[in-house]
Amino acid sequence: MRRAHYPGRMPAPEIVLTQRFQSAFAAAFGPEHAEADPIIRPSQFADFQCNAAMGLAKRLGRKPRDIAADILAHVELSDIAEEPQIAGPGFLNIRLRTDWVAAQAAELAADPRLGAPVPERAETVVVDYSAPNVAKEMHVGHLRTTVVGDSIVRTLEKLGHAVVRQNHIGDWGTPFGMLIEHLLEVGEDGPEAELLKTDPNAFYQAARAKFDGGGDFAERARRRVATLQSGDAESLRIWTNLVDLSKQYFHRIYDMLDVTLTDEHLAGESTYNDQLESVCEDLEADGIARISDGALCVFPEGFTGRDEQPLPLIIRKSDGGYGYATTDLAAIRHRVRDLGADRIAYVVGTAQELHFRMVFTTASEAGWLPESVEPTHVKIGSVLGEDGKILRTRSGASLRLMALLEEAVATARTVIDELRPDLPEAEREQIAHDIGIGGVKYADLSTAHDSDYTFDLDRMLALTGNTAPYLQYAVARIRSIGRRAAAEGVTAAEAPLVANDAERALALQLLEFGPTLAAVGAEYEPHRLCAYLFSLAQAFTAFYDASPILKEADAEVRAGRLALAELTERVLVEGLDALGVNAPQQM
RNA sequence: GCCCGCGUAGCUCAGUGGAUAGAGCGUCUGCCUCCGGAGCAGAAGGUCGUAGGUUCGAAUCCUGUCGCGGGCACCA
Repeated sequence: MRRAHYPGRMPAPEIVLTQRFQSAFAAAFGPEHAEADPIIRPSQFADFQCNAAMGLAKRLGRKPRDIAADILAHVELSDIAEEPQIAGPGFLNIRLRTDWVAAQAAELAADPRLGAPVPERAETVVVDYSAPNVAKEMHVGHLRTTVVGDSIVRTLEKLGHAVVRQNHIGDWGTPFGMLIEHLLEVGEDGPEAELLKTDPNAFYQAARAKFDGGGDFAERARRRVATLQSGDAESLRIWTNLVDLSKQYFHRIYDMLDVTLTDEHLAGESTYNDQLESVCEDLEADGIARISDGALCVFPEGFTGRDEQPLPLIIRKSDGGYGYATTDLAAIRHRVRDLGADRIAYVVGTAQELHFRMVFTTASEAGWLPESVEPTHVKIGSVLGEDGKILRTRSGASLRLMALLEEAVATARTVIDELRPDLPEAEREQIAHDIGIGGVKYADLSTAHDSDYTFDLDRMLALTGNTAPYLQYAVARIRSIGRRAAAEGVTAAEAPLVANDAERALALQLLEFGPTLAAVGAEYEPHRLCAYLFSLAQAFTAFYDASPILKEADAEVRAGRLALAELTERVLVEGLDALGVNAPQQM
C-alpha cells in the first residue's frame, strides 16, 4: 500500500511528533529503531497518543511500561507538549501546548497551500474515469465514477502532481452497426437524432427494438459493423456524427455537474483501433499469446477458472474482431510509453476487477508496465436498489441522471426561495445549483468508493447532517461575518487566536488538512476528505456558538478570532474545491 | 463449482492491530430581544452475522461456517 510522505515542513502535529519520537527511539534503543513507527494516533484521553511501547517491548524482550518510561526519558517534547503521561499497558498520552498549537496555526495561515505537502517529485498520474457509452443514458453508476474520479484529479493537482485525464468512452463495438442503421433511418438531422443529446436511451431502445424485431434490419446492422470496422468512409462519417451528438449529451451532464472533463480528455475505445493489431502481433511474437479455440488468448500467470483450467484473456476473437481486453492493453501501453505515467488510476466499477487484474498482469508480462509504474483499480461499488440488487436503468425512469440532478436543484430552489426571497433571481438560481449538485456529489463522495450502497433519493437531496449544504452553510456564515467585519472596518489579525477550548479544538482540526489531502491523493479515497471537512465544520460551528467574534469587546481577541474564522473558511473552500463542490457566498 | 467482495445502532453509512466501537437520519429533552436555527448542547439506542485461532491487545489479521452481492471464452 502506498504511503503518504511528508517532505519539508508541515504544521500537522502528528508529523512533528513522529519525528521527535523516532529520534527518541534511536537514542534509547539504538539507530536500528530510528524508523520504527511511533504509531501516533488521535486520543480520547489527550490530543494524541503514542502506541509504540507495547510493540517495542515485544521486540526488545522488556516490559512495556519500562519501555514507555525509556521513551519518555529520551523524547524531547518540552517545546511542543506538556509532560506525556503513561497509561494502561504503556500508552503515552500527549497534550500539546496551546501556545505551540497557536504557532502552528499561524504557520498554516501564512501558507498558501494550507499545509498541503509539496511532493519530492511531481508525478504524472493518468486517471481514467467517467467513461460513459455513446448513445446510452448515464445512470447513477456513471455519476459515481465521474464524481469520484473528478475529486481524485482535483486533489492530485492540488498536491502538485501532473494529472492526465482520460475519458475512455464506449464509442466502438458491435452495437454501432445497429445505431448507425437506426440513425440513417430516422434521418441524421431529424428530431429522432436530437434524442441523442437529450434522452439517449430512447434512441438506443428504438434501435434495439428494430434489431430485435427481426426482418432485415438486424442483418443490415451486422453488415454495417463489418463495413464500419473495415474503414468504410461513409460508415465512419455517420459514426462520427453519432459520437458528436452523444458528446453534446455528455457535456450537458458534465456542465451540470461542474466536472472538469472536456473534449481534450476524450480517449475512447476507438482511439486505439489502429494499435490493436500490433498489440496482438507483439504478444503472439513474444510467445505470451496463443490461439485457443480459434481465438488469440493470453493466459496470464496465476489465473484459473473452472476445473483449474488457465483463464484466458481473449485479445482477438475467432472472427478476427477485437474486444475491450485488447483496447485496455493498447491503452496501458500508450499511457506508460507515450503519456509518461508514473501512476495510473482506473476509476471503474468493481465488477471489472478480474478483468483489470488480468490486463495488468498481461501488461507486466509483455513489458509494457514496468514495476515502477503502479496501476490501481479504484473500484467503484455498485448502487443497489431496495431489493439489494444492482440498480438497472430499465427499472425506472426516476433514475435518469439528468432528472435526478434537476430534482436536486429544484429541491434546493424551494428552500432558498423560502429562506432568502431578498436575493435576486439569478443568484438564487446559482445557489440552488451549487447546493443541489453539491449535495448529490457529496452523497456519492462521502461513502467509501468501493462499497456498494443502497440508493436513497432523500439522502441525496438532504440539506442537514453530514451533507454538502452543511459545509456550504458553515462557509456562508463565515463569509457573512467577513462582510460585516469589512463594513464595520474590523480587520483580522495576522495570526489566528488559539486560547480557549473551542479555538484550540478548531485549530487542531485545521492542522489536519495537509495530511488528509495527502492521504486522499495517495490512496484515492475522497470519502476521507468528506469526513475530515465535516468534523472541521462541526468544530467551527461549536466555536461559533461558544466564542463571539465581532461581538467580542476586546479588539485583540476579536481580530484573532476573525483570523481563525477566515482560516477555517479558506480550508473549507479549498477542501470543497478538491471534492468539486462550490461554496456560495451566501445561502 | 472456482474466485473476489460485503454482513457494525431502527435506517443509511464511517471506523489506520490499541483504552469505554463512531457519525448522520429518525426518536426524545433543552437552546432564537440570534456575529445566519440549513444551526448548537444533550439523551436513549450495539452479543461489530456466527464459531474458533493468532496477539499483551481483534470490528480490523488467519481458518471454518451461514447469509447477500459480483465475476468466471469470444458483449463492453
